[in-house]
Amino acid sequence: MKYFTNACPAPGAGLILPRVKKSGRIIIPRKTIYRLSIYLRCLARLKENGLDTVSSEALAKAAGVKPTQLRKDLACFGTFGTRGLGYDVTELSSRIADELGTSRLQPVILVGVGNLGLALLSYRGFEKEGFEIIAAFDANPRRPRNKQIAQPILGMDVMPKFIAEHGVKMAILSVPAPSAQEVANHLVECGVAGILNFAPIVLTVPEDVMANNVNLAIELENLSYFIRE
Amino acid sequence: MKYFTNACPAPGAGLILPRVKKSGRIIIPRKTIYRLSIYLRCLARLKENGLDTVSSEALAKAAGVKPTQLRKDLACFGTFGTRGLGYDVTELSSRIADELGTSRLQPVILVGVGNLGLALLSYRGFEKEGFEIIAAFDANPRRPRNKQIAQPILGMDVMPKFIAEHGVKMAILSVPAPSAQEVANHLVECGVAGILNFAPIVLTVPEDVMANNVNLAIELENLSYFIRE
DNA sequence: AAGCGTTTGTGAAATATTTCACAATATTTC
DNA sequence: GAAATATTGTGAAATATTTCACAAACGCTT
Ligand SMILES: NC(=O)c1ccc[n+]([C@@H]2O[C@H](COP(=O)([O-])OP(=O)(O)OC[C@H]3O[C@@H](n4cnc5c(N)ncnc54)[C@H](O)[C@@H]3O)[C@@H](O)[C@H]2O)c1
Ligand SMILES: NC(=O)c1ccc[n+]([C@@H]2O[C@H](COP(=O)([O-])OP(=O)(O)OC[C@H]3O[C@@H](n4cnc5c(N)ncnc54)[C@H](O)[C@@H]3O)[C@@H](O)[C@H]2O)c1
Repeated sequence: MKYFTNACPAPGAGLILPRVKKSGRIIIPRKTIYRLSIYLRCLARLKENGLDTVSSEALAKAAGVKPTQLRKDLACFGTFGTRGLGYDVTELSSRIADELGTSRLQPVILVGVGNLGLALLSYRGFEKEGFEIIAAFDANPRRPRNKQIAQPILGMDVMPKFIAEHGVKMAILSVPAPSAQEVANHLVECGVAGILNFAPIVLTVPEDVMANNVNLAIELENLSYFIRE
Repeated sequence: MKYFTNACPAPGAGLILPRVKKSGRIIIPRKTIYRLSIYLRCLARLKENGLDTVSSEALAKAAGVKPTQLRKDLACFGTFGTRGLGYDVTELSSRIADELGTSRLQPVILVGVGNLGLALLSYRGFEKEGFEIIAAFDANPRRPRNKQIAQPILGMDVMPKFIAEHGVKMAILSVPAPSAQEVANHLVECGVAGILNFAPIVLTVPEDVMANNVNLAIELENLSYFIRE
């Protein structure tokens, strides 16, 4: 059977508003940003396997895109390949990480320590991707039994101070849908600029704040369309 | 402060391969499919508020898109508005649900009952979106203490029989990354045609199978790009 | 039942993204 | 060190998506 990569490498993000950042630099399309994240993960795997250099063809294949697309994506923010040879794996990784802003560990907080929030809190996979959930907040903060959670679980009252003191710019929002907009507003007031939202509603945030929604029901629904003959 | 909807309504899906389904019908772009899911949720909210009809302008605003885009999206699979009046909320909902294949409750299984899998299993929000997780499977099946889980948690050996008997077509995959591809292959052999994958790898599946990836690290990374000035 | 105000549906234009094609430039081989 | 080989970077073409602009169609009012 012929196998090929028939998947959306970055799933949740089904619908992308055409908002891009212009900051002196060239504008990078939103879809390119997502692909850069994928390239970064492929490069990490290559590095683990001891590869020093990689061609656009090989990397593109690993990422499930065409080589020209990869090169166009990279062209958005520089030229760092060697013709005839390819790209230096380490250098390309670090340039992409710089561009994405993940070259240093980012502090993240989580709000809403319920079923989902607890699973995310205890997940040890974010650190090696450049993120660390440094604290969690809940309207009703309780330490769960039978769980080793490294982070403090705090009340909402201390959140503003904590965000200010730790320079937190990103938050994961896993509160029930009816509270989500209210909590999001609060986060924004405290200075959070990026929110990863799991509540099944469309958040409204100011222009200079970015909210990404992960809506699992929509992902399932999307699948259900494509599986019908 | 001027607030507006600065969010990706369907998050995880950052990168969308241009694969579309042609089945006699008109081809519907993948992005349109995602938006249809959003429209469906907005319509549900309108119905709760007692609205009978809605104009493309009002619905588009709720969904965070332009009215012309909404109308173009709907035009992909029919014409059911009334000029001068708008759309019948109930009728439009049911036509979209038909198109997406969620007009009947879909049985879904979950594989990998760990931290994340358990949170998903105990989540009661999927039913009203048209999905029901009817069983879970794990290489090491254990009933969790302190948790009411309605679904059976079964061993991998009984999975093929279960899938065949219940006509399962969709699966949620929440096993560790190193096992994900192997389990996915197994699911495909059993007849599963749609996989929602949480493991941070790009799955390779046959052409007639769809895999959507939810990669939270990529979502965070995406945010981290946009929050830098 | 005719006129008015609305709102849809859609071809055409505008915009964005992807792919192509190839010159430019490096490495490797002999 | 020159020729052969490989691979990048990029303008231009192709494709896809979004937006515009407006005719057509409906409900409502009188
Ligand atoms: N659990 C899942 O698998 C799952 C799947 C998809 C979507 N979601 C969504 O994720 C969100 C969380 O789901 P969950 O199952 O963890 O819910 P949950 O009810 O288990 O947990 C919600 C937590 O948020 C806290 N909370 C409520 N209001 C708050 C407020 N105003 N400020 C701070 N904290 C508050 C509660 O105390 C609770 O601990 C929901 O919006 C849900 O729809 C969950
Ligand atoms: N927990 C999170 O918050 C989180 C966040 C992002 C991504 N993820 C990803 O989701 C996946 C699950 O995460 P988790 O934290 O729940 O992991 P986990 O280790 O808690 O659970 C994994 C479960 O899968 C089972 N399993 C392992 N191999 C299997 C196999 N071959 N067949 C069947 N079952 C098998 C294990 O018995 C275990 O119960 C991982 O790929 C992880 O990277 C998790």
